[in-house]
Amino acid sequence: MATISDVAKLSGQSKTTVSRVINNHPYVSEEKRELVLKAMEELGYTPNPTARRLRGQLTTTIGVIVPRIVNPFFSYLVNSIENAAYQRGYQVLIAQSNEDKEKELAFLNLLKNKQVDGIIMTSIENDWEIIEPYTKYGSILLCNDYVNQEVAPMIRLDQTKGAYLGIKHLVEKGHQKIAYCTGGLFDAHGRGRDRNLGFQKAMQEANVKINPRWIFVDQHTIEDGKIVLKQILEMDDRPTAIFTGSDEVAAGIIIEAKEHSLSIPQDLAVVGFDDQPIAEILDPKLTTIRQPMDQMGEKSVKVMIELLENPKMPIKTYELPIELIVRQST
Amino acid sequence: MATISDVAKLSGQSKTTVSRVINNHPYVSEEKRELVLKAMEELGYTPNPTARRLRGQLTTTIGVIVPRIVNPFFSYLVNSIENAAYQRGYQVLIAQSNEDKEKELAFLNLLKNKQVDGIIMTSIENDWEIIEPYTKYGSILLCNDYVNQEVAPMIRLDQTKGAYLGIKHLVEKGHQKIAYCTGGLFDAHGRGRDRNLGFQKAMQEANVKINPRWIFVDQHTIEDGKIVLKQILEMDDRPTAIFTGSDEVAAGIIIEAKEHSLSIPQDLAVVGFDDQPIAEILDPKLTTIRQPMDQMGEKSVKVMIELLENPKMPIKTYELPIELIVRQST
DNA sequence: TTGTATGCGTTATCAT
DNA sequence: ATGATAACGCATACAA
Repeated sequence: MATISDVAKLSGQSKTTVSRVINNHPYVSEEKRELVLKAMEELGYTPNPTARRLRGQLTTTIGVIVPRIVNPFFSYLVNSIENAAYQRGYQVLIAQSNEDKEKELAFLNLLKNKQVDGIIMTSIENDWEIIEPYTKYGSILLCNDYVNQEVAPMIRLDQTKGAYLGIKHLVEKGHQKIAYCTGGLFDAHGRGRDRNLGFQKAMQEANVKINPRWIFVDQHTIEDGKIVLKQILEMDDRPTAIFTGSDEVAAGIIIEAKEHSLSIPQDLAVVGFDDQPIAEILDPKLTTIRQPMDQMGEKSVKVMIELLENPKMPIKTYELPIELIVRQST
Repeated sequence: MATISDVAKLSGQSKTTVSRVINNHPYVSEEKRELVLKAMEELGYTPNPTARRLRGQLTTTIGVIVPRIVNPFFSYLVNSIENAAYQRGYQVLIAQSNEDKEKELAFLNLLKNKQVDGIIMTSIENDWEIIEPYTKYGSILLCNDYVNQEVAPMIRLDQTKGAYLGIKHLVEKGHQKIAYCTGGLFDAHGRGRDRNLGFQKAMQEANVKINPRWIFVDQHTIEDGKIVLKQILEMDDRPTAIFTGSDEVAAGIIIEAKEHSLSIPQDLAVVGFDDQPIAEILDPKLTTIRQPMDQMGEKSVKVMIELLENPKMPIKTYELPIELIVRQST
């Protein structure tokens, strides 16, 4: 690899002048600039990012933490982040937390070591108090997941509204016996809290009572969905509709329903969440809440880069639209 | 961030001694080692990878190039690579080529700049002659995709056998009119070549003629699959079975078939490729060729790290098992 | 066994 | 407008 010294030697200039040309500094004559440019061309010179990094420059690398890349929601999110970053000359370092607090912290350390300029967290496993100290080493942006104070820039969706729209849709379809799945616990704190609120609000407005037996917590996968349906089948008093926390859980429910010759939506109406590709693959096609992954990724990168260029930018929260997509499962 | 100098100062030793302790060098007295260790602990010291990198050390970062991360085949592959790498203390830098030659090269440049120790290519867009020069800057390993000489370590599957198994299965089910989809072109070179061979071999063995009208090239997505089915419907002489290059194309075919009230497998038997999660979600469930993504990722990382530790290791090709999974679509 | 000095490639500081 | 030099944090050749 050619270095700046090689360019300096070949062009007959000093390293400083070469550096000035590279970084578009003023005070370099057109004549010498040409000389340097020509030498760079000739040697196929590219600045060594490692050396720049050591000098405290930006790394033009953004880290992204996802819980699991095989979850389509996150792979689509990463996709849009990677594309947006590449367009702006940034690279993307990816890590899966596997929902593991320790792994999350291990990755945040990259910030400390200036391996990445900033990190986009798409899920947050540790309490914010644990994560906060890392913000002094670089920018942290929350995308999708969030905390309840404005401590970091956030790109988020109105999850409360998402759940509200889904439940309201079921009520309008005439359902009164509505089950509810969440990826979190059904409590006032922690994951899924906002969706729970939307659920409660819609139920209240419709004057229908929440049946605690029809609340399923900690549901994530297709397999989980299948089990949920089996549990419902064993009930004397069954719900006529179910709102799920993800398209995958909904998929499990629909697949298992078919095994038991249950008709959807006649016997059970199903609403998903995310609008992943499987929503259109399922038969019947899935009514779901669309989360605009593309917009989220794009926006996250945009805000992250603004933040890197101007670290004392005021912390803001950006909310993106969320919408109900009605298909055949309701 | 604490530096090696801070540790040296606090422990009252020289930077060299500290460095020796960090790197587990011999010739450092137990007494001083303790001292250094204590200071490191106290300062929460971690070596700065950037500085190490600049010194020409390994970066403990592996790059992975995938064509598209949203393709489940690749997201599962990346998943296993990331997990295997993390276990061994390596980070994973991800890039999508989007099947773009230029973007692929841009990413290979990371090798030149010692941003990554090695790159795992899961698809190869440029000709090998273009890529080859980069091997002198770091290790390149081919996983999934491959070239036809032993120019780099390869982790691959016997694609010929995969296609052969699928076609043979259809023949055994009594089919004679078999259509064939490929992601590449149906020629002797380039992508999909090996699968084409397996297809031809199986057809020949069964003494059934290949109908060129039933060959669909450059098929990748669910949307492509839908179009394929529409094209088949317009034919006077329709195939009774179809072998596809991916579960996604198969999914498109099955979904579209349903729209036209075609029964699967009665009216059309369908074989996929990959054994992605949708294979089990589709109704009917998809008969497909299983590619062991987990094993591929794991093995790739293992070989890559061996290679980094011993760069003059002989170049070898590792072939992993591929198998037919029979479900309901045939 | 330990320490001093040097260099990796870059950019910032300070002269000129 | 240009250049010499120091510094970023680390590991190593060499000296002691």
